[in-house]
Amino acid sequence: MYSAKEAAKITGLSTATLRYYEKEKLLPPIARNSQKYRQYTDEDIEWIKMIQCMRTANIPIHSIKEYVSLLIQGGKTLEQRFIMVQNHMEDIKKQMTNLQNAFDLTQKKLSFYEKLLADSSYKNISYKEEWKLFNHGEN
Amino acid sequence: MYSAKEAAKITGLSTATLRYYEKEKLLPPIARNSQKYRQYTDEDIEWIKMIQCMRTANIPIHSIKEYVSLLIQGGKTLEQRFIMVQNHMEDIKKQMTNLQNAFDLTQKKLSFYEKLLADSSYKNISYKEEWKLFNHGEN
DNA sequence: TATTGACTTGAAGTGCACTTCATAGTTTAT
DNA sequence: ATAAACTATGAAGTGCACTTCAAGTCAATA
Repeated sequence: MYSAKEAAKITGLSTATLRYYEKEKLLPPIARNSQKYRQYTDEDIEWIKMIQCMRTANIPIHSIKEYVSLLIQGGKTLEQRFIMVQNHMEDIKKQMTNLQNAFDLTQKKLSFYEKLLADSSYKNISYKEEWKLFNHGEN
Repeated sequence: MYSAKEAAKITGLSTATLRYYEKEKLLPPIARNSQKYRQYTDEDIEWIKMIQCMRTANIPIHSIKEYVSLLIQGGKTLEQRFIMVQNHMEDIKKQMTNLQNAFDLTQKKLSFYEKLLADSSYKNISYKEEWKLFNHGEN
């Protein structure tokens, strides 16, 4: 059992975010002690980590909420959830492709800059010349 | 030379976003015709595509703005820009790792769901049982 | 006994990246 | 000549994901 502060420390989220997630029903209701303080279980912590993973995959709060709502309804929603997760997967793949493209361009830019930095004759190049060189040169 | 609408169509951004980017100085001032209408050149389009690429890598507007400001100042800012791009690269790599983790978990979830769907004895499983099975089972 | 500190709540506030709105000017088609 | 189609501007609005605030409860400590 973990206090709000401990759960926050373990997950790296703020206590406010944890409460927000609970209010938005991304988490099941968290157990309370006699003072009405939240007591996070290990399973809650695992659940939170799943939510975090979904968030780092940029799945919006409302989708996570929908998924969690189905999850809590148990086995009869398995098929619906399967389809949702398939869609999430498609989305993640798209993001990976986009990031890969950004990676490639950034790599290209880095080696371009290295080349220019190695040659002092470029140190006063105008941005328009540089831009042409970058776009039309065979880097 | 492309009109606002054409530039929007080519890039997939809205004309409003294009104006917003120009106002925020992510783009150099776009040339105008006699009617004060914007006339985007091929180089402008390329520039916009670079911005888009940075945005899909989740580089915030203010960082792009800073980078563009240095770019426009020409060759004397090469070193500063080199460092900026290196930092962007680090950030992109971090995002790729996170996405990869989300991908792996999603994959695991998909095969877990496939297994449950194939066995009708799971069709009334409670979410707590399912959750334990997912977290402790060797999938 | 009073204050400190961890927690509670609902409500309001924040920052980002656009998006929409209200108003107006210019050219082309009916 | 009037409407449709495109553009312009600044200002206000939107949606998302939190974050901060104000006010209060409770238990332990100085």
